[in-house]
Amino acid sequence: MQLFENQPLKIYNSLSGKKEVFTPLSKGHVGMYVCGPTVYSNVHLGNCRTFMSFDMIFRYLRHLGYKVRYVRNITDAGHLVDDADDGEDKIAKKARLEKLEPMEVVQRYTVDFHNILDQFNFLPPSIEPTATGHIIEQIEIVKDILAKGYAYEVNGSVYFDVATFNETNEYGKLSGRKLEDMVANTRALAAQDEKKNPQDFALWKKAEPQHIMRWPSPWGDGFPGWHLECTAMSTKYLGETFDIHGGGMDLKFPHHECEIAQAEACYGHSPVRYWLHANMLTMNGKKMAKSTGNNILPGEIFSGENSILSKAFTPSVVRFFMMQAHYTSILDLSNDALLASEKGYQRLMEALTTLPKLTVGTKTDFDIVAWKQGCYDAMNDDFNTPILIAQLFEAVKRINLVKEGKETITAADITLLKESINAFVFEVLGLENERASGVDSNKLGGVVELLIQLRMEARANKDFATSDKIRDQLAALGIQLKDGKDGTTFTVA
RNA sequence: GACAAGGUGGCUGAAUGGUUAAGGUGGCAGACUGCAAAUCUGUUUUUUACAGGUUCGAAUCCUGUCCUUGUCUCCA
Repeated sequence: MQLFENQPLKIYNSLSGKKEVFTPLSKGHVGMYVCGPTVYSNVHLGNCRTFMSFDMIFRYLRHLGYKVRYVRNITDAGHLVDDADDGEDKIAKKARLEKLEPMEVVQRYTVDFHNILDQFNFLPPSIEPTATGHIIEQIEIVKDILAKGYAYEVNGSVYFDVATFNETNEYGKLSGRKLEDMVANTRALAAQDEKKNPQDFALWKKAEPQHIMRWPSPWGDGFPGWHLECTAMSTKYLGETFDIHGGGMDLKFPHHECEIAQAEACYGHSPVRYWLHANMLTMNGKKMAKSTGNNILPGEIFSGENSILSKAFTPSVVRFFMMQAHYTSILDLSNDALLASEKGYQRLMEALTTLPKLTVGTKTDFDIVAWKQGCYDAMNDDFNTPILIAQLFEAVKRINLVKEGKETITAADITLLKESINAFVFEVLGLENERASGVDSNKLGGVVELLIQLRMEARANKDFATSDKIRDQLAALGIQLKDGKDGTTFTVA
């Protein structure tokens, strides 16, 4: 019996605007697709938040016992810069600026992307397909849509005919838009002459002679439109209908709307059963943008080399910070917020270290089974990680009360509590105990222990000048001594 | 301008009709300490942007105003 059989999960579906009971298409299996990054620059911190939300969701589904096929693509071609640029590929443009081959750019930033996600302790997706690796599949879809009358070819490019599609289907149902409104509000762009209507979007674009990334097709040399790859790859690996499609809120329109249109045109039915959208990350109350300088890279947070934060923060602290907000809420990053999260994270980890060392009692003053279910209830309610963390701190408080001798806990309950906390902290939230990789075994540890010994002797002799000198000089080196009832410990900053 | 999501304490952030509005952090007090720091415990602050309305009862529903973020053109 798997956990999911008695832990009913509810998910907020962006398509219906309601929380719905999650029932996968095929029992015990979940297909999940998440729109991955366009690898033309360093991965954006806001980007990381979205992927982290789905990493957590992936983790929890697995924890519940589902076999999950998680597909997250790499967009390495296909995004147009804008129409005025005659459809120059975003990747190709960057390549020209840096005098690099397009695939060299792709390689560089794919490596950066994986490197950052690895530091954040992401689980790798089951499949990480690339757009350029699925050109044939994309061409097949274009042919199919053309054959079904929902697209038209103009001068080597193929466009999706939104107006025709809207006669039989509902274009805009995901983002709450109506085609008539869009028609009324669309600005007329010069280069859109080819299209029948401004709302039509490209399925295939003709490549101009100078365009580097190009592939042969029935309509001449060109490259795929940017909504197409997700339809091609999700269908190929998850089927014409699959359970979960995720992405950032900003992709709702037009990207996900177009995905729905493409799939409905092609297969005659809606492709996705549960649409999930993660919300944005702001910084100091404003949107993050390179142009305004209100921007920070993940690596700059880890190294502390930035002009926005007062110190460096570890990936786990940033992860904990993000997990303290619900994935559908806008989250604001600031120095104060990170400092607060760091403190809380450390307190949680401290309690985890304390737990196995607790004195065993004959009874437990707290209902661990009910507490554990409280953790599941939080997660089952649309992955409510802030409530889960609040619940974890309830356990922290109990652990500390036992430590202080104010409450007791049995050996069996220590084991149960430890297993439960570890499952939620490490397996589901994906945090890492950075303190665990201590310095005890290395030479520095031995040296500090010696100094602690000398300081203890000095204090016993009431030679506080010497004891304070040891304490303060070590502090200046970033080694903090902590005097407790049972002796002195230390941490290295 | 249109559409979407929001506006909760010093900061961060849960709770969508029902007893004292969760948790983290900060402040304050106590314990510990030679003194600090660290740690632990207790405690404190908001009446939920603003103005109306519905209801026995609203942060939660409705109307209007102001503001923020997103989308409408590449973007998580």
